[in-house]
Amino acid sequence: MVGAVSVRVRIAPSPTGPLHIGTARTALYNYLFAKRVGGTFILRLEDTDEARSTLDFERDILEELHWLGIEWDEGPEIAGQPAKGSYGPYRQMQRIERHRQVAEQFLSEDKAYYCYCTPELLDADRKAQEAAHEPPHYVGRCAHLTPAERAEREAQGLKPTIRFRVGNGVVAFDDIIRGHVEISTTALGGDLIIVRSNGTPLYHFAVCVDDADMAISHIIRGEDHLSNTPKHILLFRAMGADVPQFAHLPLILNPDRTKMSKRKSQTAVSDYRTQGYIPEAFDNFLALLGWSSGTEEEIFSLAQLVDRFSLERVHQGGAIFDRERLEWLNGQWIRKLPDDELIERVLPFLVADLTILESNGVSVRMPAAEDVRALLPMIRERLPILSAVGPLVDFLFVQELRVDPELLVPKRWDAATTLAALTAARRVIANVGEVSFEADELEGPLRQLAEDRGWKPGDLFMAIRVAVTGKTATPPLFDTLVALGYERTLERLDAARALIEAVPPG
RNA sequence: GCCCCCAUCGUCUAGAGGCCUAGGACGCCACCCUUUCAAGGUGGAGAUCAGGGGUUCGAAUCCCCUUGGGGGCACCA
Repeated sequence: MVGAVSVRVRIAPSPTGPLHIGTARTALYNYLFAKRVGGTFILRLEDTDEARSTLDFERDILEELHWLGIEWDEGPEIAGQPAKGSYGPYRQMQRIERHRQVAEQFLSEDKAYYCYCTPELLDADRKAQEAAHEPPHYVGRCAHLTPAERAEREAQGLKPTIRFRVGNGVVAFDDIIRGHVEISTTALGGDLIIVRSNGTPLYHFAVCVDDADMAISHIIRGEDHLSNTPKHILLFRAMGADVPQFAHLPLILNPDRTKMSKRKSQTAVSDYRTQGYIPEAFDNFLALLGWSSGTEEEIFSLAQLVDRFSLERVHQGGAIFDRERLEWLNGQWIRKLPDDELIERVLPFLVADLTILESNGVSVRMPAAEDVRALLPMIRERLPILSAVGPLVDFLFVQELRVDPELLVPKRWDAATTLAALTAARRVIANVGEVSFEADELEGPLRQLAEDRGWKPGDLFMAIRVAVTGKTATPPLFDTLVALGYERTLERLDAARALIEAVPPG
């Protein structure tokens, strides 16, 4: 690859909200790129927005990145764990002195100047420009103040911002994904504020200082920053720093093709986790949103992605977040999980489901890992998401099953037939006995019963199914009966018969 | 308004001038398997490659224009 220059990339989330899908995808691509070429992946926390940053959001971001398997080589101290890496600090709040220092230097080199324009004045400028159909820009009122003029404004008590001179000309760069891009400085909105009147740095400035200090070699980020890139390049140049390579990723879109937003889509990674999506599938899905291997394979583990990823194969067009596809991938990955893994991951979802039933007054037995292990063959193919486990098998853990009498009678049958069938089935099952109570032992006699009586096996089985589960869609019946156990199967059959008898035949 | 980016089935995409009467996957439909639900298998519908001009013997692929979509233009990040 490059050889002399080591690859250093970063993800710089700001803890003003939970980890966003878009940030996760950007993090993943940075991670994959770094790991692919043996580079360094850095986490930097942009926590300068004190009003909106919270520790909870920070924790969410860190936890979800970890959940996705995206581990950083360098990053800040966290919960007692020391910082990693020698380019720190990795929290922007702790870098403010450095930002101020660079701003001072810009001032001394006349690359920046103090601006005393008030927000009200700037607002009026913008309004006037809008009325004149001009693009909004800073008019340069304070660009060349004399010392006397400055002193006068200081005397009025005006607190200045610091503005960076963008100059005239065209800024060009070669984006790894977009190719050659040229933007005129006139499109930048005039000299930009890099330090607020309260002394804190602004985003565009802080990022560039930090990226330069951390020797970031490649900036891989969302396309929404493409238009801002010239500002950053100018800032890098002004610092005398190497300008990194840029790679602008296509946006992840809402179904209406606008930039994915909380308003129109579910954007928090943690929400997907709590709904039972698994990280293997999520990484796979995220990777495929904007990148493809060029082969017809599409199931990739994180390690396989590291192996195949390249920025050159990232697309240019935005991609709609397609939940159906994510769900399909999730099912694929759930089917691939080793038994112990699946048990460990699915158990909490089952417990959560039963806890809800319990809080609604249903008496339940809480399952243990071994309970789930026995159910694995019957649920594995039926879980698009982990949270689907409850509806699938919760009836096994409730003490008193409530059955809807309407469901009890198969479509082609009447109540009398159903009652007769359940009575006969009970007898057949009782005859099989507790010792031989296994799927293979049950199927033959019950099929025989259907044949003897001229019933379709499906109808008989459906009547039994509803009687013992309360549902019309369940895992295979005989496995279900075995999971339920001899005693409870008979009890539920009896309860169902009683229920039919209590309801007027119709 | 100005600047920038983008444009192949509903969706994610393959495609880097002839292999394309455009391939795969999700979703959808049908059939098979089948006790229900899944999973799996087979098949099908679905894109005149946004439109129009070029370049070329030949264009989804290169160029231009148009249209459409998106993003950016803050003392937000």
